[in-house]
Amino acid sequence: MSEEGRPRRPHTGRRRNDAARQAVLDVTLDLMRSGNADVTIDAIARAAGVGRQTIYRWWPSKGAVAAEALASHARATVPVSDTGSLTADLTAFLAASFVSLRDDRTRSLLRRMMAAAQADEHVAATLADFTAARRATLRELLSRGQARGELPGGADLEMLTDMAYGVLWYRVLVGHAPLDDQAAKSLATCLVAAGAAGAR
Amino acid sequence: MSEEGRPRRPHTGRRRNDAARQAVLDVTLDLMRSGNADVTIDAIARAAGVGRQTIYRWWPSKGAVAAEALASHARATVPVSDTGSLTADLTAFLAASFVSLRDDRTRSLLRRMMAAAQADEHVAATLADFTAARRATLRELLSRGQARGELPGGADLEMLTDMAYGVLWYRVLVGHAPLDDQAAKSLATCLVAAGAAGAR
Amino acid sequence: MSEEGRPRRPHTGRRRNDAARQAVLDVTLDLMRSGNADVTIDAIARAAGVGRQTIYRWWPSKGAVAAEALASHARATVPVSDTGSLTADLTAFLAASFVSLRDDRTRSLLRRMMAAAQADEHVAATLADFTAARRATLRELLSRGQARGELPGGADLEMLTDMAYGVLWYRVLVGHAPLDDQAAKSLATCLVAAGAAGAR
Amino acid sequence: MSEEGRPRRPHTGRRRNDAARQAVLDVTLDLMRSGNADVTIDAIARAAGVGRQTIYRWWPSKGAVAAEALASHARATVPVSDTGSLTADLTAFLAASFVSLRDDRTRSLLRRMMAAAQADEHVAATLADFTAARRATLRELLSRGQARGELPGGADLEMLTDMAYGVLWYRVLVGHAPLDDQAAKSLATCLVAAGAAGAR
DNA sequence: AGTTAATCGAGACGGTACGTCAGGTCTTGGC
DNA sequence: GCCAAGACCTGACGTACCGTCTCGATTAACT
Repeated sequence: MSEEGRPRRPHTGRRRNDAARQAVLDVTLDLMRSGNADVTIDAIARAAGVGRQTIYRWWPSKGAVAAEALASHARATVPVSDTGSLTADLTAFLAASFVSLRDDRTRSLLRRMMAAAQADEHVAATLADFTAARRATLRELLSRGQARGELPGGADLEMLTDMAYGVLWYRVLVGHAPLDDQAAKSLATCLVAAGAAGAR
Repeated sequence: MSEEGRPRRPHTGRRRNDAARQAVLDVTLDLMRSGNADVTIDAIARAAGVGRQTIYRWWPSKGAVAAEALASHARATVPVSDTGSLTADLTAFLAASFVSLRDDRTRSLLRRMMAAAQADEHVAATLADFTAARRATLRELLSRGQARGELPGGADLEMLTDMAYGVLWYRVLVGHAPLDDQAAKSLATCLVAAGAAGAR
Repeated sequence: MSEEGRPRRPHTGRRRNDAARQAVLDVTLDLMRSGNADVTIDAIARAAGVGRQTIYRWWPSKGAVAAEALASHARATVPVSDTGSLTADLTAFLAASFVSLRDDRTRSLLRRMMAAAQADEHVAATLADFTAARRATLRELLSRGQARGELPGGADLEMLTDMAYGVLWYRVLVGHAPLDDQAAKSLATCLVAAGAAGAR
Repeated sequence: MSEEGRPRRPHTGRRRNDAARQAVLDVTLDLMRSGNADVTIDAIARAAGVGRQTIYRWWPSKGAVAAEALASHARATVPVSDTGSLTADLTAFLAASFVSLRDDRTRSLLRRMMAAAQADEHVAATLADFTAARRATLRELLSRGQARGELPGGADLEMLTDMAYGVLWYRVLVGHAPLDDQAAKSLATCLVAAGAAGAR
């Protein structure tokens, strides 16, 4: 029973209550991270101590909530090193990217997001931004290598980027092969060699 | 309302009615291919002219139906050419793989399947088989090139395969870049170059 | 067909919608009165323009709905005359009681209620109240006759009452004999004579 | 688990298997006597070790099964004494009739039968026969009293009979008052007095 | 003696109703 | 005007029975 007395957040009167908004986003991410049950609007509202209407007032759909939750989460980013060697930088970047995916909760979040994106345009749009930002980071890393002459001018950096994130997502979603340091190293080597061919 | 007279399939008595089973699978695929609304058990049963219980009798979940429908569909496969040139074979294989994905209905099916796999273990298992079969085909193509000496013995064929299908799925799921002949050509070139490096 | 535009009852927000409650009760009685098919929750909900959940929210079972519907209907009561003669009063009371039972719809309602009471404790409880109220009325009529000396002090009024309503229900439920004015007269005479014996 | 090996009844080839018929009727009565769950065709078939089709082959509806089961049960009848005193005979008859109703299982059976009769014409017809036979017995008892001069020639024996069984059924169905020896005695006295008035 | 025919237990089939759960809308009453 | 709360209608869920339809076996009755 635990009569908890509800310490709840303070009212903000006629202005939007940002604490409530944040609680919704936090709870949504938490629920998507937990491998467990379905993420329903009811569950979010209950866990956030929020009325269902408050969610519908500010977001057009459950997907939109998830999308904004993801967007606000996207800040956490992988540090990019600059050792002067493309292979070394790439290996480090990929290894670092893979590390966080060893956490079941992070993997659960990404898998649910990608799944949701297939049915909800809000999530799709946000996930497109999310992935675009990550691709941009990797692309810049590759660009630096290209500027240093480690990749030819004609290298198809778009394709190289998609090859890297393609492997990452493919293995996250299907789960047939691990994303360990060995994979990061092999992938980095492959990418540099592929880029050196100067296709396009 | 179009008194159609119901020509319905014949009874099979106490044995399972395979026509009903097939109707369920066909209708399920059709519904998943149609971009429209959710695929509900009710909708499948109604469209297949089947009682809901008949579905529950034979499949443990909606995902399992979708999984079997996908599996029975997986026969349609990409022809593998053998021109003597790895790059040529690879380009042809990838281009052929991409062609069917230009169809909205096929793309819709694959996206829904991958999404469903994230929440339903039956779909996940079947999709794992499905993708494994396709990887095996590509791997063999690469193996032949390796046997001909176009790839070194140490080439990480697993990684090359995942790079190819990674790009395919990533672009299908996120939709940020096309899967056209140009992409097939660039991807093939990249893969051969990557393999030539003999990583691992 | 008949695009009727749904004038439906107004929303009451977070408070219970009493119009919906009344619609459910009204429709339930109507359906039980109509000799037709089974009274299903679906049918009640549909006819009342109510969601099925709204019924389950407020009543624990179909029987409970029927019970409350009957209870709210039970107001309609038989007028008790006071002519100074027990036999005359009794004959009038019984004849009036029998009159409404000449209506197929009323008889259908009572028969369904008694049947439902055998399987549903809510209906049983309500029907017990319902019949108790009617017995009390008749008992009082007999008491007045007793006070006037038309019945001895030792008369078993309980038994007399049950004999009267026993005949009524028995004939309603089995239908082997009519409940006409002749029956009312004979029954009244029998009861007065039976009471005069002063049994117990 | 209890691998019981099913000693089941022998096949009778192309003739109707009367053992199966009897098993269905027995089981039906048993289920109706047990206060528990609903009596479904499935439950009858399962408990009788019979295929559902075997039931539908021989009876048009569940009610018809119940009806025949009741009819085959109706043999057990109340012994009629003949002491020379109408009141004594009547008291003995009613007391004996009430005794078996002290058994919950018998009461459950009668209540279910009466309830079923309200919705199923087969049960209604059989119950009408069942009750008519019992009324005839009582009527004859009253007739003997009339022949002996204990009741006037004009006594409404029909009404007296219905008053007796009316009380019995009313109390069985509503349960507001007991059917004990005291009730039998009071009822008998009332009936004799009522009959003595020579109504009609 | 071999064939035919009807019954039996079994269980899949297309349905309908059940009771529950979630979605999205609406209103109350407090701040 | 925002908020928590919660009733409302809708519609999908998975289950239980209904009444129908084979099936393969068993046996009786008719060739």
